[in-house]
Amino acid sequence: MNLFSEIRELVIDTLGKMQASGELPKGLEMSNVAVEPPRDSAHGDMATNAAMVLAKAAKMKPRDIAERLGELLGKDERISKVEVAGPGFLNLRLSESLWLDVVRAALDSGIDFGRLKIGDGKRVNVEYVSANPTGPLHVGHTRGAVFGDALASLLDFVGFNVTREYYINDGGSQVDVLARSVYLRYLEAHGRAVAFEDGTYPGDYLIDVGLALKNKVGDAYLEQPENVWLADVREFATEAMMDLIRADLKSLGVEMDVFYSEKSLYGTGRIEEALETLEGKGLIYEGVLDPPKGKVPEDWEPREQTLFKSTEHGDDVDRPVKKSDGGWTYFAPDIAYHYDKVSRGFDALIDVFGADHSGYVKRMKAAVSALSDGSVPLDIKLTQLVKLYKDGQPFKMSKRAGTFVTLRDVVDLVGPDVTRFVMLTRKNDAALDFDFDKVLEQSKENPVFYVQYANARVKSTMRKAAKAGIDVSDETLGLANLALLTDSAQLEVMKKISEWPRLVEIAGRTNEPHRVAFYLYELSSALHALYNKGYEVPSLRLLDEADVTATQAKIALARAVTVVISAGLGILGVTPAEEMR
RNA sequence: GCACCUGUAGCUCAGCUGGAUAGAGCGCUGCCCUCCGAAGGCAGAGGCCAGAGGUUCGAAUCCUCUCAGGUGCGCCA
Repeated sequence: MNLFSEIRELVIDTLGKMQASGELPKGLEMSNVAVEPPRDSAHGDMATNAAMVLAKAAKMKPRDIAERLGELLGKDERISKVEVAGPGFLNLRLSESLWLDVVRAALDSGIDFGRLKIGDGKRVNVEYVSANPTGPLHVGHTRGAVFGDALASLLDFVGFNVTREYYINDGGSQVDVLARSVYLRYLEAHGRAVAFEDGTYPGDYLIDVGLALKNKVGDAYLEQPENVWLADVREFATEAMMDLIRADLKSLGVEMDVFYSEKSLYGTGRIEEALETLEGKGLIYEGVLDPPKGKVPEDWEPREQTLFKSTEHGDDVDRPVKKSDGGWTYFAPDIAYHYDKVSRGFDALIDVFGADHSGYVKRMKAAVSALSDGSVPLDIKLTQLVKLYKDGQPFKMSKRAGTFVTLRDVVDLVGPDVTRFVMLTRKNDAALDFDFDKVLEQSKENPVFYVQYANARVKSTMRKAAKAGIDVSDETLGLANLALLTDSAQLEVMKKISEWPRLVEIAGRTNEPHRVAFYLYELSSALHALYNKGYEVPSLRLLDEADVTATQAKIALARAVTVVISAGLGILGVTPAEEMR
């Protein structure tokens, strides 16, 4: 149940009645009418801007509308107090039983509390990671993986039918480079001395692959020209890299539904088909692009290429789909891939890219817009850089030396839960500092710890209560007499819990899972405050063996908090802690 | 040169897709353990929301311009 939308419905209904009785003109636009928590809780539990939004169109004074609206709202049993404030705000105080209902609802629905249906079962494809299959995933990929995965879970939670997808870039020249690199390791495995020149991958992770290749083909590829072994080694190496990447993802708890191969688009007419579709819309032509303004590359010279008229769909310049030698650019299979996603019947597409791909956002959106005639929205979320720190010092890494920090390094060091939570404590489009020491710190400065601590505190108390012979099973707590909870700190916790469905809705609409992480921190804070108040006010302590009824009511509230924490952490892909060590 | 992202307390960051006196953590000042996990909590000080215009009942939020930082910019994916 979402209290806010419930009350908003009441407001809209009431406004409708005022229209029916002639107190308000008909045909007013209601979509801007909002019911929100006021910033200052002294203003009440909820506030609506209805009077101010409607005043102009109704040609009435906002305060007059507010007065009358308030009068009618006050008749509803859910509203205990109404107050017109400021320019025409209507502040509402809710009956306390409503908060109790929310707690009960949380206890009843458990981890599904807050689950919504706004997605209406629509099919959404979330594509993320999609790293080149040329090596292990590094930290940058980690953020994309965590973000994409949490976003997918969030969308599932709000009622979409979600497909998690990885696009394997196995069609370009970088997999040839990979194959040659593996071939060198293969030679090495045969005891040959090799040199890794520029244009090959020197990383240690290929040593095993070279060995495995030796075990598979023996000396069959020794002293052989490239055309004999390249295709086979490429396939062998790509498969090995995808195994590596799948294992990396698994260590983070990420599991894809679909791995889609770029290579599978070649030689099957798929690319041609996609481009013909664009051509049929008159969006493909032969032409010469203008040189970039300002800094012109030294070797720039005009060339005729096959171009996609992406400017028709919001791009800044038209984009090449064929190189001057007639081969496809990377963009062509990308178009075909997105065409395929559209053809598979998805209602909406989401791509998660690293920030270094920001230049492709417009052209990709243009392509999808053109291919689907604007019927399938594509949202592209960019994840910014992760800067690593250790002991407060930047952590250097060098891809050239093959010493970059991998996803596995991070997960091995701090664990998947911490990695995931920390990566989600920042907006996706803001850069993130990741300090190996701070994220493991056990203090409130560390949000992961703080939230886990709140959960563990409650769980610990529940264990203690059970030991004392008090029934704290979910069945019993569901029947607890919540009306006993009247302290302000307890009410604060209830209000925070009641915000959860609304928060989920906002996060889901904006595709911003980080909001969940911040909310969980606030919820935990309310719980900690209540817990600590027990030091000064003994009656607020969760556990009182002399008063079982009160204990069950207090623990029911605390339990509701852990339910929401579990639901939230579930979206983020983090395991709630039962105890701290 | 152009495009995208960012600019909020001394520091690190939230800020509900336009609402009332702009929030949190760290740091600083003072409190709270005979008591459920103090690994916490309470209170206080600290702001020209980068700057200038505009839109309207109302702007950190939307629009325009300027400044600063990051990223990217035809035969690499």
